[in-house]
This record gives sequence, structure tokens and C-alpha cells, in this order.
Amino acid sequence: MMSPQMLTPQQMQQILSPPQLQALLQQQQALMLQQLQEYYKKQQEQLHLQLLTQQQAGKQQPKEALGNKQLAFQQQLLQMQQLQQQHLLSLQRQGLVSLQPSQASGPLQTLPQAAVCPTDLPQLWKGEGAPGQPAEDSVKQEGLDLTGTAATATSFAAPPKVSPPLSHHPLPNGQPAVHTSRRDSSSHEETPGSHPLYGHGECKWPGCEALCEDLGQFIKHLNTEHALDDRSTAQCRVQMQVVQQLEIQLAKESERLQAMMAHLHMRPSEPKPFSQPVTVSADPFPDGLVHPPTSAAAPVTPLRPPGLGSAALHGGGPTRRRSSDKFCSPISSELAQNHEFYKNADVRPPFTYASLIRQAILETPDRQLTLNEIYNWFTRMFAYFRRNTATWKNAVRHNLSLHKCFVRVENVKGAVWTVDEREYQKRRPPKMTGSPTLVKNMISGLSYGALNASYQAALAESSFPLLNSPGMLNPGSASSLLSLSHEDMGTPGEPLPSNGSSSPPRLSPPQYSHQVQVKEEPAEAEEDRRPGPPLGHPNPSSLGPPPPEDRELEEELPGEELS
DNA sequence: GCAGCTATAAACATGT
DNA sequence: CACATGTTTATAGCTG
Repeated sequence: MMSPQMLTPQQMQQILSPPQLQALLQQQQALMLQQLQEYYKKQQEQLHLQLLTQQQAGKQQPKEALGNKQLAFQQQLLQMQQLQQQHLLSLQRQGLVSLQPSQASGPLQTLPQAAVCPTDLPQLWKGEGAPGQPAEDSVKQEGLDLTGTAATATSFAAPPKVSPPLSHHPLPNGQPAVHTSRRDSSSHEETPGSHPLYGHGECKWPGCEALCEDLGQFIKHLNTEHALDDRSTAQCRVQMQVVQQLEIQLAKESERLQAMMAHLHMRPSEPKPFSQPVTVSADPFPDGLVHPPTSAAAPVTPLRPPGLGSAALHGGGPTRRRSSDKFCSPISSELAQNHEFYKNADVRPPFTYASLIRQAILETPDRQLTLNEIYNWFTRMFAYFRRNTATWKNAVRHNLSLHKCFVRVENVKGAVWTVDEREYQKRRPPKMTGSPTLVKNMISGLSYGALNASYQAALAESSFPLLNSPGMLNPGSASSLLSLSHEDMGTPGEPLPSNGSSSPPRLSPPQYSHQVQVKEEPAEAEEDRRPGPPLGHPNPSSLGPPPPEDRELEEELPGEELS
């Protein structure tokens, strides 16, 4: 009954951009909830029937007997509820349920979302209350207390994810209550000056949060409200599960991190043998960059989550550039993917002004824009730039004037700005670890033969539109969503600026559709941009193994028009 | 600490 | 004069 897609949640996250993820998750969430509801409804109906019959039967029976039956029933109900909770919990863990409304704020949040949303847990807990139990946590939290509802037969009507107002209880420290509950199992014993379940003046028992003036009062509360009973045990069990799941998640993430680090580290130092895998058949990319190994290569460690590609990378490797720089992340692919997101969310795009300007210019068929058109592109593409216009417009002008890569051309309709790719590439020398001079040489076109993978990678990174995006690819399934990104990849480099008019800009519009294929693109244009004999282009063949990472570079290419 | 890159702010010039 | 467009300078934060 799972999701249509076979991807694991993590994979999806890697592949999808935050907005996409959200949309997808919401869909799935709706679907699953529906299924769940049906399932539980049936169960509850059965239980009700059972209860009725029991009650009727009970009329003739002594009170005690009835009590026992009811107890049994309650336990059954409890079990069912636990099952339900667990089910929901597992769904949550998978990220399929209960995305918080609040989260949409930024792209960066994607990753974290993957795991169980801590804030959701308390809710779960609340729902966990055993039916028959006395009211409970006394503190009836505003908003949601599922406690009551859960107990009743209708519980699922209100699936956890609901209640927006939820969570709240803003703990002073801002942490969800759950965090602290880790050791609840051991819970009941109190420690002298403090107690793991007590903090900031409140009980940290999952779902409780009752205020206690001091430890003594808390202890008392603990013993009365969280004594050893079915409910507490059940909560413990759930907590155990939570911990377990988190551990699993942690293990997975750690593994991923390791793989990423291992991968990134390679780049600087060694030419990297490994993976390079599969260079695509068509290799001879003019650009000399490595192309995406398509899915094949990568082990699973997608380099970057779509959304934040760059951000993720930066963290890891030694050689990364400033985070804001798009160099690391192909602006176009990222834009393509998160296009809608940036368009609507007031989030500052993780690209430099220069890269954005370049992108704007390259997206046009003529590869030239007037200042005003550039402004328009900014506002059209990014909600963020719909505000503070004075600031960013000044920055845009400043960048245009400052960077040699932006060339002002007098035109009939006034003056337009174009991009000089050569200059643009020059701007930042490859980061590599090697000697700077060497780098320079290479760049200048001298020793291209000598390039090693890292160099290439660096070059590529620097901007070529490149091609590959491993991350996205591998998840082969991400299909549709990814498609856009590919495009970009596909696009060849941008034509030389100089030729502005003539150049054949983006070549392949068509690629959109396909998902993962490597595109073989046209090698044509790209290369030229580089000065002279440049380096790189050497075909892949010569270079051998392109560093794995290159992929990341993907490209920023112009061609694709996002919007 | 330095260099390079970027963002931001602001002064100033020029043209419409 | 107001405004848009460009250029230039200064300053600060980051990162390698």
C-alpha cells in the first residue's frame, strides 16, 4: 500500500526540491490517510459492535465481570490505537504524514524534514492516551488534545497531522518535548538535582508538558500521572520505537554523510579513479567535463539534494567555495527545480548576483538583456526580489559594472548587457588544491593535457554548463520532477558571448522530457568559450576519469529557460 | 593575517 | 528636477 513510487523518502528528498517534496508528500499523505482511515474505521466499527454485544451481555452479568470485559475491551482498543499510532508514526517517519504547515519556509529545510518531525510527536503522544484512563494529563492543552478524541471511537477522524495550532507549546528552549524523552524508559527514577523528564519547569513526558514548580512537585506529578499503567507503558513503547527509528535514520544519514565526504574528499586530492564511471557514451563532450554518469555510478549518495544543492556540498568538502556561490551548484538546474519555490517563497536564492544576472541573460534567445529586463527577470523569478528593490537593483547595477564578464553593448533599443563567458570563467580560478600557478596555466590553455580530474572538475565547476547531475539522476525514479533539471544539464554551454547574436544558444530544448538520460549534447558550442586552447575540453577520453564530482557542476547553463 | 569574492551602501556622472 | 542607468569607491563578512 505504499506509495506509488518506490523511492525511499530519503531518496525523494534528495531528488526533489522542497516545494516539490511538499506537494508530493501532501498528496501521498492524503492518500494514505484515507486508506488508514478506512482501515481503522472498520476496526473501530468492529470494536463497537463487540462492545455493544459485550455490554448487552454484561447486563446480565455481575458488575465485576462487566468491568473486566470493559477492561479487556479497553485494552483492545488501546492496542488498536497503538497500532494506529504506530502506523501513523511510521508514516511520519517516512515523511509521508504530517508535514507541518509551517515548514515551507525555506529550501534548507528539506533535509531535516525527512526525519520524524519532532513537533509532531508530541501530538502522537497525546493521542496515545489510553481510553479509559482518567483524564490525564490534566493539562489540557489548548488546541489539540487528542487525548480525548483518541479515546473515543472517532479518533481517527482527526488524524494527527491535523491541528495546525498544534505543537505549540513552545517550549522555552524551542525544542519539542520529545527530545528529552529519550530515556523515558528509565524514567521513573528520579535523580537528585534534576530529572531527565523534567526541564524548564515542565514535565517532559511525551505529550504532557505539565507545569511543575519544582522537582518535588514534578516527582509527584510523575508518580501520579505517569505511573506504571497501560498508558505509560504504551507511551514508552512508542517512544522506544521513536528512538529506534531515529537511530536508524541517524545511521542512514551518517552513512550518507560518510559517503559524501569520502566522495568530496577525493576530488581535491586525487584524480579520482573511481567512479567516473560511466562516462557516457557520448562523451566526447567538448567541454571536457565529465558527464553525468547517469544513474549508474553513484552509489546512492546523491550529492545534493535538489533544493539546496549547493548548500549541502559546501559543508563537506575541503575545497568548496563560498556557499552562496553558485558555482557549486548549477544555477540553472537548481532554478529549474525550484523555480516555483523561489518564485513564490520569499527566500533569498543561494546564488550570487553575478550568477543570477548571467542566468537571466543566458536564458534569453539573444543572450542579451537591458537593465530593466534583468530587473524584471529577477522579480519574475524570485519573490525575494520583489522587495527591497533599491538594494538589489543597486547591487545588480554594481555587478554589471564591476564584473568584466558583463559587457554592455549599445543596441538599437539602447544598451543591452551580455555575458562574456570567458571572463566569467576566469573570474574564479578553479579551486583546486594544486598549485595556483599550475591552475593558471591550465586555464590559460597551456597544459591541458596534464589536467587531472580535479582540474577538470574545477573547471567544470566553474561553470560550464555541464551536464551532469548525478544526484538527480540516480534516483531514477524521480522522473518527472527531475526532468527539468536535466535539461539544463543538457544545455550546452552558452555560446560565446562575443558572438552573441549568432551563436546557437541553447541547443536542446527538447530534452525536457526525458528524464534521466544523459544528454548528449551538443558539444558544440560549449567549449569555445574558453580561451584558446583551453583546457579542458579535451575530451573525456583523454582525461580519463573525470572526477566524480564533477557532476555536481552540472551546469548552469543557459539554455534552459525555466520560466 | 592576507587575498579574493561577494554584498551593501552611497556618491557621482550622464542621459532622457 | 526626477528618474533611470552606469561607474566607482568604501566597507564588511566569508572562505581558503
